[in-house]
Amino acid sequence: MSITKGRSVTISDVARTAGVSRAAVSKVIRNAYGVSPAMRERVEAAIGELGYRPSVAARALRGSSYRLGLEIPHVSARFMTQIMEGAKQAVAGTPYQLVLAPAHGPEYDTLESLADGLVDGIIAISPLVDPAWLEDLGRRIPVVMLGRHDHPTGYDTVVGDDIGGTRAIMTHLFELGHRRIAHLTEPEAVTRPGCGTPHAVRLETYRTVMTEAGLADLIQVARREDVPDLARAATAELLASPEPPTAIVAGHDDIAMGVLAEIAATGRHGEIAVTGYDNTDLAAHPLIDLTSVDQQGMEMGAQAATMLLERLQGRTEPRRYRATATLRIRGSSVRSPG
Amino acid sequence: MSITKGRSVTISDVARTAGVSRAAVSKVIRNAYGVSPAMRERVEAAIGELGYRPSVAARALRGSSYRLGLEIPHVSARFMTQIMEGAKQAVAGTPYQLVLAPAHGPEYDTLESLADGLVDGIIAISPLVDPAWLEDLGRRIPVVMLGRHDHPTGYDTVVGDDIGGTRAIMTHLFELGHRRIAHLTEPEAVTRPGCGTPHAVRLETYRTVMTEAGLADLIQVARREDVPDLARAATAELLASPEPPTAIVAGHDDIAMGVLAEIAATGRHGEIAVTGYDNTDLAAHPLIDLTSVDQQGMEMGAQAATMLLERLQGRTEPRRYRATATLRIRGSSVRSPG
DNA sequence: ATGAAAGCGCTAACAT
DNA sequence: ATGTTAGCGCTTTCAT
Repeated sequence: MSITKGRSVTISDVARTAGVSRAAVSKVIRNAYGVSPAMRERVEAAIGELGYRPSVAARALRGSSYRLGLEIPHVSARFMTQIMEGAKQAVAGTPYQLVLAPAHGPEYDTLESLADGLVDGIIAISPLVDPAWLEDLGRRIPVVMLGRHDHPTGYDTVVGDDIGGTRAIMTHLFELGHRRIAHLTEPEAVTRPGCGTPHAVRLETYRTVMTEAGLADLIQVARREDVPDLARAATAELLASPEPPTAIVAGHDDIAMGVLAEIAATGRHGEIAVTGYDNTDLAAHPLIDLTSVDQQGMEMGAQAATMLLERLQGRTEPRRYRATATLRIRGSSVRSPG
Repeated sequence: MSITKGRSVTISDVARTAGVSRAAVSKVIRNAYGVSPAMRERVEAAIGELGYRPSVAARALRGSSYRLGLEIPHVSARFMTQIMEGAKQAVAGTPYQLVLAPAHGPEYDTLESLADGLVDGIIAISPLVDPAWLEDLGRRIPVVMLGRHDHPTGYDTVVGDDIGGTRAIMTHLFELGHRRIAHLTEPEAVTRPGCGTPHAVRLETYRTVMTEAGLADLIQVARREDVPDLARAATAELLASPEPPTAIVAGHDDIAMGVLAEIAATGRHGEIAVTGYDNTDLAAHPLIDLTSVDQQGMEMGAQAATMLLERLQGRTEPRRYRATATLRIRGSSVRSPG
């Protein structure tokens, strides 16, 4: 908290003040081997007196920046805030600082710009980037990817149980008597069959389960950009169809909010079952009361950060963490009228 | 998108491949003066061929990192997402990259760590840091502060119209017949009279308006940490008091959500007027339908970023931007039963 | 218009 | 245990 005046103070200033070499100062600030208590004390005194703070740029150029980067596709998505919060907690208490990089447009750019020496390691949520490209990135810098169902060799993954979670939802809806169940999810780009994104897996699972239940001809899928109004519009369309669904399974809670909005706006609140995914704090709100799948977003973020720290400590074999999915049943999943 | 193999490629590699000096390459990538079209072409070809990306660390050490830092106290606060979104938009299309730094504990650390050479400029939302300290920070690096009502000389400010917004709310509630109006806001630390934070100003305004209306003895203020459950608990206490309020003015929408939750959970939805602040996307949701003040969060974030870019371009005299506040009346502000 | 050379502040051998 | 030295990759005078 000391107030620095004028030009910034460097390691040389500290060394001069303490009457030691710059290398000595460097060792002290890094807690490196071979520093006598006496020297440590003098150096620390000088650091305090001068208000010295090491330059990240200089450190990064030579070794590490002590910064961890978390790339996030949508800063406003409720699920992202869980991830950020979890990662923040996990990094607290380590010598590392977490920095978030909101992606604007293609994630390649954001990831590259993180890899350009700003951070020592990267956590990313980029369902669409090419696995080969990621393997290459992982060769240059430690990487942990969230929400990828592939099995990479050069980076770690943290993933939810999208099959289990979706199955739990469907079973629950069947038990409530629903047959005409529609699925509203993200755009084609992130839900293309086999592309391995969480939403693609949820969609596949929905289809599989419907087919298993002999309801293949009732499968109804709508894909929309994740904007509240578009989810509402899609819901309106679904409900206007000749045989409208009695239940709508939303890809995640934010989409579900749009679904609920449209249903409420047309005065039909409570008439159509709605489910979300991610169990964001909104879901538990009495006025929303949304049935959702808890996939432990905070825990996922925390695990990702922890795994990244492990890699920074030297681990090289890939690890994978799969979060559990637990259905939280609430009022939005009403019984089928039929 | 080219795939780099092995060791990272440096400016020297580019220079060698293009058959020019490193200085020449540097000039090309910075669009600096004195490069012949021919040379530019050869250099750019080499850059493309090699997939060269300048090291941020090296650039930062010598000049600028082309990174802008946005410090955020609470990543999950809905208002923050507006700010982030706005800043992101404003920075897009410039040569700068936005990085977010979530504060963990005292904001001084986060701000320092940003100033340690990671970024060329800082946008911060830190109501509590000492103005003198900020002035000093502003001397070392361009700074734009959000939500400070002071008039600094060494940095810019972006602030809302907290007086106008709060007055609008109060007037509205008076018109609905309310007299017993309580205010639920953030903890003492950020609402201490005269400390100049947005919430302190809103609180002061609330008190002033109540007093002006001759209702000084009905003033009722509750302060709570911004956690959903605590807002609920505070609401429960307010409603359990001998003369419970007929309206609750929440410091911002997230708090209002807690208030609404408690009221709904006790089956009294629609019986007590509730207002928020920030007009977050939730407020417009039919199931929430929360009267709130729109203070253009996105615009504030965008303005902050723009002002920071101006400073980077050389402006030194301080600027201030004050956003307008517009009351959005919705269903939650019910008429007083009295 | 182009290149040579001197650092920016730090870390990591390698001496001593 | 401590100090010396040589860069990390880039930008920036200053020559040419």
